[in-house]
Amino acid sequence: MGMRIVRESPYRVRIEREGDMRVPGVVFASRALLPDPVTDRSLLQVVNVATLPGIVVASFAMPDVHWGYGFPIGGVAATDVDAGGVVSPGGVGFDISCGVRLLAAGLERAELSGRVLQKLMDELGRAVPRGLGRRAVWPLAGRAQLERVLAGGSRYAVEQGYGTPRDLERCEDGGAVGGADAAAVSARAMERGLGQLGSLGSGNHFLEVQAVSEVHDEIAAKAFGLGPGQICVMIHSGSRGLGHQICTDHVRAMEKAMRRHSISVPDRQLACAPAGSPEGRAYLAAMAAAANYGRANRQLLTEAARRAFRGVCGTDLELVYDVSHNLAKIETHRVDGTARRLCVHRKGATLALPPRHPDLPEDLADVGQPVLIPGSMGTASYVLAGVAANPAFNSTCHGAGRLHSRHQAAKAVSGRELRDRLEGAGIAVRGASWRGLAEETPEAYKDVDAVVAAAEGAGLCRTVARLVPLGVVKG
DNA sequence: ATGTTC
Repeated sequence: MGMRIVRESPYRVRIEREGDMRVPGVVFASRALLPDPVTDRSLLQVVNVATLPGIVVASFAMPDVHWGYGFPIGGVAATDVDAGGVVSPGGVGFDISCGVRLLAAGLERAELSGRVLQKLMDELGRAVPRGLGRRAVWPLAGRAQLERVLAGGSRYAVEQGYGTPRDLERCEDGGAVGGADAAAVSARAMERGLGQLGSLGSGNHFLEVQAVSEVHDEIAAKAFGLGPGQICVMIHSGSRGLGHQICTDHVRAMEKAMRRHSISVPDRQLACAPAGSPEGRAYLAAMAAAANYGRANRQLLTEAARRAFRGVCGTDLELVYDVSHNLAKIETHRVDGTARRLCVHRKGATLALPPRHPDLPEDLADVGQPVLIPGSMGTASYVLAGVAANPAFNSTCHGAGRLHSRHQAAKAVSGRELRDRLEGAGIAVRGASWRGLAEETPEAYKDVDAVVAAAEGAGLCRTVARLVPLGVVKG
């Protein structure tokens, strides 16, 4: 595979356009973080995405890029909707609207004794349904109520008493994506969604109690409601079986429709359809529904965490922000000096709105959007902020990025061993399965500090605060 | 990520 890679700056390389590529590839990575094009398939995936109909500017990869289904995880691709640009379910991923929310407690690290932390973790462990299966904080009454969740997201959850109107001001899209249509969601996806609302899931999903260890930008941190030593809760979860089923259903439908649209792709996992075609619109409507399910899910998990904090510590949790890192959005951007309507796919890439962006709440206009970066288990997490002149359609990294497969990880360490190591380091662990724990060993991930430094160095965002884990409830 | 294989 002879791709030509040119380093343009310490945190940016270009993959030269050749063959069927419509645009070049651009990878934001230091030398150390750049995947090996020979042993790692993720740069080949960046090249494959560059062939998609309607793609503009470049096929981008964030510093935490790794191999995924069709598109790389850590990929950003924008297509011109009014020029036949496509939408691809593989460009969003199976866990539609997977994302992160951060809550700030009215409590400092010094005020949380080891004994109280253990009690809090026990309570959170009880209150947070997790792992594979069908348990939920909110068992829905039936299909009609699920349809209201799919249309209203966190907004509907708050209307039903799960949270406060203030929460919605700190949610991307005000807590609900427009254009959701339950008619585009299969009966099977609906069935899977009925019993899982308010559950963490498995894999890299978690709920952590964290403390702010470093403040890099005092003004932005203050605007976000964060200070040194502050106790926080970070929730990383998505749209569970419902989002997964929607992805499966629409990949299948697009595979069938591609020939009719005269589209051919180098990898069948890149199945896609013009964003304006019936198949493209159906996917976008179902994707929006799954996005709203994912947001409502994190809203429900928030309420579970709030109950635990009130019960054990007598303190409340204020929402800092909720942002997705697996989503496609129709956005307007200037391309070659002209405003274009683009379908921006972010898969393992986080929206990072700059200061003054109209979608920001008023009180964050001066500092930009909070960007929440979950680290691997036992390592730091970050709060970043969006910056002006982002070169990748207002996107940045989404996490540490996997380095080794789940299988490799589980071979390297046992779950019990890992739990003991984390507990020994003062991190309380409430897991779901030993195998799941082992698969998430931090050795299987890139260095989140290096990923964030690269993202900042590449001009994708700026660092606001670093957080360290005190306790983890693991899916 | 995922009722971890339609």
